[in-house]
Amino acid sequence: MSYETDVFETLRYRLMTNGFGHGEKVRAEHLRQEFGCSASTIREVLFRLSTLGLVEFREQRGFRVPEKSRKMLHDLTHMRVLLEAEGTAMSIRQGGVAWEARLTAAHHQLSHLEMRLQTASDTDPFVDLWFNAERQFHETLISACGSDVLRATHHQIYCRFRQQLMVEDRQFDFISNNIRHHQQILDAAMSGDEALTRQKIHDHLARHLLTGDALELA
Amino acid sequence: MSYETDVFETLRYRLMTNGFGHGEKVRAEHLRQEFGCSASTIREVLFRLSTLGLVEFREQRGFRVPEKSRKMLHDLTHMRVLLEAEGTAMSIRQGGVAWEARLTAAHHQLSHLEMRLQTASDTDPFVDLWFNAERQFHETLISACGSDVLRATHHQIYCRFRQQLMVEDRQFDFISNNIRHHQQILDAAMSGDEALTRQKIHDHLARHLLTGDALELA
DNA sequence: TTTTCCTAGAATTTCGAAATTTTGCAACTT
DNA sequence: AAGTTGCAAAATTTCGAAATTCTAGGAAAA
Repeated sequence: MSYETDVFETLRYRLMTNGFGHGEKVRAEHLRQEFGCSASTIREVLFRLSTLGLVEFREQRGFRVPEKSRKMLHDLTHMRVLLEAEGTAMSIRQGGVAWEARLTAAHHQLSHLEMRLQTASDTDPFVDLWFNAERQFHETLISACGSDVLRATHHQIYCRFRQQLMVEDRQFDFISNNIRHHQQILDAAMSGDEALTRQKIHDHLARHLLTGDALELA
Repeated sequence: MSYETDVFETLRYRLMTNGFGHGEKVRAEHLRQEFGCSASTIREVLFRLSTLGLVEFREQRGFRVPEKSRKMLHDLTHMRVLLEAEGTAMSIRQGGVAWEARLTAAHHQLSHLEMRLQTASDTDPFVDLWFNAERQFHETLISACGSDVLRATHHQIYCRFRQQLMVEDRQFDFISNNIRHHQQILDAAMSGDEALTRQKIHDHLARHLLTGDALELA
């Protein structure tokens, strides 16, 4: 693994998990010092991240973290629903027992964490664990879809979705709803009911969607 | 527009339109000479293209054009159908008269070219024109969907789809079917029938999809 | 007071070359 | 003949600095 790949992964993770504020400028010069490498290396990495939409590039004005916007979160959510619903339906058709086992395992892990979160007084130590378990569950849903293109596209969208949420969603006041949602998705998937599974995936993410007037104005 | 952006666009276009062979190595050093710039500039551009999937990057082994594969074309086509069907349905709901006008115009232009292609003895002068008109038509379909994320994602997938086709699809022996398909998509869209439009978009692209055993083995 | 202009400092873009790694090819061994 | 080893050429990766462009803030003008 080259140093550049290292920097890329480090920055990608940081951009997805609160390491920068929305709209903040990402100064190549500062990062160069922090990582102790040359300007070109940082620049390459930032360009790659901009192709993924995790930072925005403007000619002669460097890179900055995208602003948070209700509309952007809506669009990303809509795309997640589209990709996850389709990918999961394909997994149901083609995944077989191996996929069902993986999905059950991923749900068990997530469910365990969510239970503990409900009773924990300090949620901080769980934040990273929960984010990873949630991602793992949703990736497992589509893991047997058979299309690398779909999986890679979903991954891109998911990163930007996470980035849009960042801070505010860390209070976990939504957790009891989430537990129910995840359970319903699992049940629907295991029963082999494609239409129901699609519906449950939509319901789970619906709180990030705009409706009616709010969407018109966005 | 910076020089780098120039190089990026030039190479992206070349990768989509036959400028390199499948699996061919893309030598940064050669491109550096051709474009008369430094190695870093080329490297940055190739990294950005790799994030889009138009070239593959392997540690210490440079960049190469992805191999052509029936399975990859299938996956990309499947994604196109998913995105275009959804985007067009959204356009039907939200696009209004302005969208219908744009779509009619795009279809007219494409249709005109396709007619001439049918009777032309030498199709070469039309190749670029037709590719652009076809892209324009499909982009117009989703142009009123209201989601930048969907449009950008579709654009990425479309570029890779084009790249997979490259050479062989330039004989235009499929053109009379295509004329019918495009007309049917237009008619369905203008009639406001979402389900029918989705179906026609699927049918149009179906010749690139694998079925049954071929898919299992891929 | 508000606006415009200017300048010093900071950030960016691009470059060319040094350091490292791979690759092609010939000589050598089995 | 087939496979291995070693060397030279070519390609890649990383660097540090020069050239260019932006930005903030004070001075001058309206």
